Formats: sequence, structure tokens, C-alpha cells
Amino acid sequence: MTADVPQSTRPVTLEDVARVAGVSRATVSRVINGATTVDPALRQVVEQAIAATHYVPNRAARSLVTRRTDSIALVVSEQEQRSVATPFIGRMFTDPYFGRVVGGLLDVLRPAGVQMMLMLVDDEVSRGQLLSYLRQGHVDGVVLVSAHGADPLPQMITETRLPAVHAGRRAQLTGVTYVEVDQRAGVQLAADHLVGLGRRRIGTVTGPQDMPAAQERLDGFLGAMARHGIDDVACVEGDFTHAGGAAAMKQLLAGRPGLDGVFVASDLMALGALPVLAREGRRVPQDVAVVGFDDSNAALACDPPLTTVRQPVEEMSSEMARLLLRQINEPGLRPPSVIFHPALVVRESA
Amino acid sequence: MTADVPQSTRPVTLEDVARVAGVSRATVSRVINGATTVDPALRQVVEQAIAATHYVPNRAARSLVTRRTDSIALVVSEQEQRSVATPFIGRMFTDPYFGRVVGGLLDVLRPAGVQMMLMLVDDEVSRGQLLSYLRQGHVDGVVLVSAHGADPLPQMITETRLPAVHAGRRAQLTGVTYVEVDQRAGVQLAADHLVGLGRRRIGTVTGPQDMPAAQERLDGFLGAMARHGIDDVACVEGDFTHAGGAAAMKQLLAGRPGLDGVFVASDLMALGALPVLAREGRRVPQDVAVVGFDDSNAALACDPPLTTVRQPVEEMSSEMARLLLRQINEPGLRPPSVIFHPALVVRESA
DNA sequence: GTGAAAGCGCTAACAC
DNA sequence: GTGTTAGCGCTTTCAC
Repeated sequence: MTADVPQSTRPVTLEDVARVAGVSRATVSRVINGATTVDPALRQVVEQAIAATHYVPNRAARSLVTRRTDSIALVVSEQEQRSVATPFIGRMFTDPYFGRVVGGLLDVLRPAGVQMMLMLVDDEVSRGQLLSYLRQGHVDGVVLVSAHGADPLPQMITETRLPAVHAGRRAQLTGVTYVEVDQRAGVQLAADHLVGLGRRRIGTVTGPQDMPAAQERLDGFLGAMARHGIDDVACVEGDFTHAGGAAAMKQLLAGRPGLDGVFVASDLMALGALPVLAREGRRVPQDVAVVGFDDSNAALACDPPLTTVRQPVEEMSSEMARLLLRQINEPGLRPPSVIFHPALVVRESA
Repeated sequence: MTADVPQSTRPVTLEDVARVAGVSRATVSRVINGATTVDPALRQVVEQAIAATHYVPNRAARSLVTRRTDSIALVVSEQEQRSVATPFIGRMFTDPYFGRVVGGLLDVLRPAGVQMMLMLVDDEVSRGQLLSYLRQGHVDGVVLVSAHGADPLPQMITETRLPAVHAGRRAQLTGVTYVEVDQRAGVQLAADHLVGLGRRRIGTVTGPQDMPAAQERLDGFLGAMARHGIDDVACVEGDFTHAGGAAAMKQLLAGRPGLDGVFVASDLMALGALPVLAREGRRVPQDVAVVGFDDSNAALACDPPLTTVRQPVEEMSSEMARLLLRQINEPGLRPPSVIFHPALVVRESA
């Protein structure tokens, strides 16, 4: 048992380690930061002293001088939606998409020793607080997930000059690096597949049309269908939730009972839509072929398993993390945006 | 237009503000920290100087002296589960439960100006990194969400002496404040309701039996049923996922075709279970009554809407945040744990 | 290769 | 009430 560990409550500092090791603070600092210009023998002594004292560096002190925090912010921006019915915040947090994003980010950030702050912006006040926080320099960069179209936040974050990466192509407008899946190519795959199956009486459950990604999926799908000579696609707007998908499907079927093919703009909505079709006596895929979008877990939970457009969310967010770290490590660099290619995953629903 | 804003790249410091305002750093500091002992006239001058210089305090410098960071860690601890099939991390992050927790925490933390770091622990290495991080004093406290039973992390976090609150009653063992719903009371409600409906041929889809909460739900449910004189409850273990609920329900029905009442230990699993019952020709609730647990959004997305045991996750996590902030503000205080009472929400499935 | 010393930006005694 | 002063714990020139 190493005995020279003071039982005092005062935290161990560099100074303490230096004293135990019999060297200067500077040398200990060098060892900790992996400088190569340290005598191997001394290095060993220092390392032992660090172990013996259970020293851990104080990040605040380090940040103060390095001006780095080794942490980034994951900013989720959504429209204010609190009401008496749903007093709590963060609709996005319960969306499986969010979980995939977090997983993909952490996959890259953790090995890099970079921490992630989770911040929600859903009104004027929180937007102001966020910007102030960012300007305080407590994060080295930001990943922005913004769902809605009219969001002023991307622009404002750009103006902080902090390294940033946006999820979604809207960032084009602000000149910030972004990562996105090629939505139009994705819906084209869905359209081609449905038409290839001989389906002609087509409907679609869309995402909320105030979200650019949802707009693009609808627009792209209609365009693709038009190129196949199909102009009368029935559309109902969903809200990217399970229940919303069910409601939209119900409405779609009511307006267009003869439907034989449906594109649902997210797997989660498809998960809600399928039971509706079953209840209304439609066999999937025999009577109605259904194609989803995302290839999330939900696609496998569907019955039958969902044919869907794969959006590699985890890979995309890992890439966001990499792009951000690169910007942080090479100030001034503005890495090119990355567009991922979707793929059709054919299962049983279409 | 205020003209005395230097266009230099050097960040504005307290010193700068003091110079512009013609006062000392200390006075500026007092104004910023809302000290009452400042002459109103001076205060105004200082505030103008702050505005004119666009000053934002440097948190690292502040933390260095106050030893506070105004941030806490949300630590998610889960078993290592990566594989070739699922290379990405964070199963928990895609669970709607997690989203509700985040929402509830943020609801309290944001108004308090406290930031939240999101940290995942899923193996030995990340556990070590977390503890080291915590000891570096970069957070003022930790909220721990630990799913599994054999987790050494709660104990280890306790040993850091950092203010902490645990989600779930396992924290009893470590003496740390916890917030939990009364699982046994909840499942009792479910059992009573099923029996009250005249159901006697009972089955249950359980959560993973390595999770204490899931164990308690099963154990409590069986106990309650036994008190009603029903000893032959059919049990199948699920995994708290949608697909897992479907699979478990299939198995349950295969083993016990005559079933007339089912308790499913989470709404998400119930969401998967209901379509299975429908496909197998069982009407809900006429043939089989189904009761869930959680009262999450999933309960409303169910068809028919799910009768379920309400677990007020958002309120519970808001309370966790409050308890944590209290500990942080009053060092040494160990606030009593809080147990929330569940309620039965009767909808159409039972 | 190593140490001495300056200072990062802030708060908190302590004088006045 | 306000200013002066002494650090908080660390990195980083700059001598040696």
C-alpha cells in the first residue's frame, strides 16, 4: 500500500505531484501532456508520483490557459410546444432518431476524450441563453440538430464563429459544414420500388411540412412518381410520430380506398400505419405495398418487416463528430460537407 | 451607436469592463454576480459598460476560484452490447424512457442555469474514464440512470463524494438519494384491475430480469396475483423493446392459448404485443385484457388505447434535478429519497 | 532536458 | 460601498 497519500480533503494539485516526484511543476505538466522532451527516468518517477497521489488535473485551470474545454455542445432546436396537455419539454428527445444521433456522436467523441453537453433551444429566451453560453467559451464546438425550417439559430451559431456542424442541408444557407442524406435519391428509390412492383394507386404519409427534410421527401417523391407518369398521389401529413402515422394512414385510406402502394416518410410512422391497414382488411404487401424511410429499429419491429430507405444516421452523426473535431483541431479549416447515399432495404412490406 | 468597442480579437475581460466603467474589477464582479452592496448609480454605469463591450464572463476562470461549474452529468450506465450487428452504442438512448428523463431534468436545470453533460458508461474503460472525469471536478453533481442490477457504478460514484441522485431504488444500497416509482404498488393496481374484470387466466410479459425494476414488477405482480388466489401466471421475458414485446407475446400465446388477461411490463412492449394478439384472432379487451406499464406516448399510440400503470417519469426526473441542486447548494445535505405513487390509467385495452 | 516565473480571468477576503 | 490584493491550478515561454 502506498502510504504517502495525504488523507487531507484538499485536492491534489500539480504542485503536490511535483513535490512528491522531486521535480518542477513544468516537468509534471509535460509528462501529463505527453511531451516528448522528458527524460524517460524522470518520466517514470513522475508517473509513479501521479499514481501515488491519485492526481487528476483540474480542467478549469487547464481551460483557463489553453482556451480549450474538450467538450462540445449538442444543440437541439425545436419549436416551442409546451401546453397544459404536454407540460414537459423535448419532443425530439423521445424520437428514436435522436437516440441514434447521440450514439453516433458518442462513438467518435468518447475515444477522443471529448465530452458532450446537451442543450435544448425552444424559445427566444433559451436561444439567448444558448448563445451567451457558447460565447462564454465553455465548449469548443457545436453540433446542431434543428428540425424546423424557419429557425434563426443556425445563422446565429455561425455568427459565434465557433466550429460547428449542422445535421441537415439547411446549413448550406449559412455556409456551415453539414451532413445529410440525399433525401431525393432516397425517395426516388422508394418510388421506383413501388412502381416496379406494379403499384399505380399511390399514397404517401409525409412528415411535418415545416421541416425541410420532410418537404424534400414529399417533393422528391412526387417528382419521382411524376416521372413514372403518376400524378395523382394522395398525400396526408403526419408528424413523424407513431400515433401520427396511424392517424394519417387512416385518413389516407378513407380518401383513397383503392390504394395499392404507400410511401411513409418515416419508419416510426409506418409502425403506426401498418396496423391500420391490417384493421381495414388490407394485406401487406399483397393489397398494399408499404415503403418506409430511415431503417431504424422500428422497421424490424413492423409486421411485416418493413421495406424501407436506409438513412445511416449513426454513421452520419459519427461523421459530424469527426468533422467537428477536425475544425476544432485546425482552426480556420472549413471541412467540406458530406452527403450520404441512401439505400433501399427490401424486406416484406413491399 | 456605442463606439468604444475594440474590434480586437482578444476576448473582453472583467478588466476591460472595469476600465470602461471607471471602476475596479471587484465592483464589476459584484454587479455580475448580483451582489446587493453596489451603489445603484455605479451599477448602472457598469451595466452599460458590460453591454458596450459585449462582455461575457469566462467560466473556466470562474470555476477555478468558485470550484463550481454550474453543470451536472447525466450518466447512463448500460451493459456492453456492441456487436457486428449493432456496432453503435447507446441502446438506452433510443428508449422513449430516456427522452422523458432528459425532458424532466432539463425542465428544472435550464431555469437554474445548470448545464447537462451526457455521459455513457458501458464497459470497464468508460467507467474508469467517467470516474476520472468526475474527480476532475468538471461537474457539480451527477444523475445516474443505471439499468442493470450488477452495476458497480453506483457504489463508485458514491465514493467520489460528489452530490448524486440515482434513478431507481437500487441506490438504497449505497445510501445515495434516489427517486423511484413504487413498482409493487403499480403492479398491484394492474393485477387488481385484471382480476376485477373477471380475468383468471393470466399471463405477463416481463422486462429483462437482470434489471431490478423489471424484477420487482414481475415479483410484485406474481405476489398480487397469488393474493387473489391465482398461482399459475404464465411468464415470458421481454427486453423492453417494441419487437421484444411482440416476440414475447407470441410465445406467451403459444404456451397459453386460453389467456384472458395480460400484464405487459412496459408500454413499448405492449405496443408490440397488441398486433400479435390481433393477428392471432384475439379481440382486446373482449377476449384478452391488456394492461401496460409507464403511461408513455406509446400507450396512446396503441390500438386500442392502452390501459396502463402511470409512472410519472418527467415529474420524477424533475424531482431528481431538484434534489441534486439542493445537495449542490447545501453541501453535506443528503435529502431524503422520494418514492412516487403510480396510478392506473384506464383506457380501452382492459 | 529542466526549472523559474509569468499569467490565463475571475472571486473573495480584507482594508479603507 | 468600493478598491486592493492574493490566489484558484495550470501551461508556457524563456533561461539555463
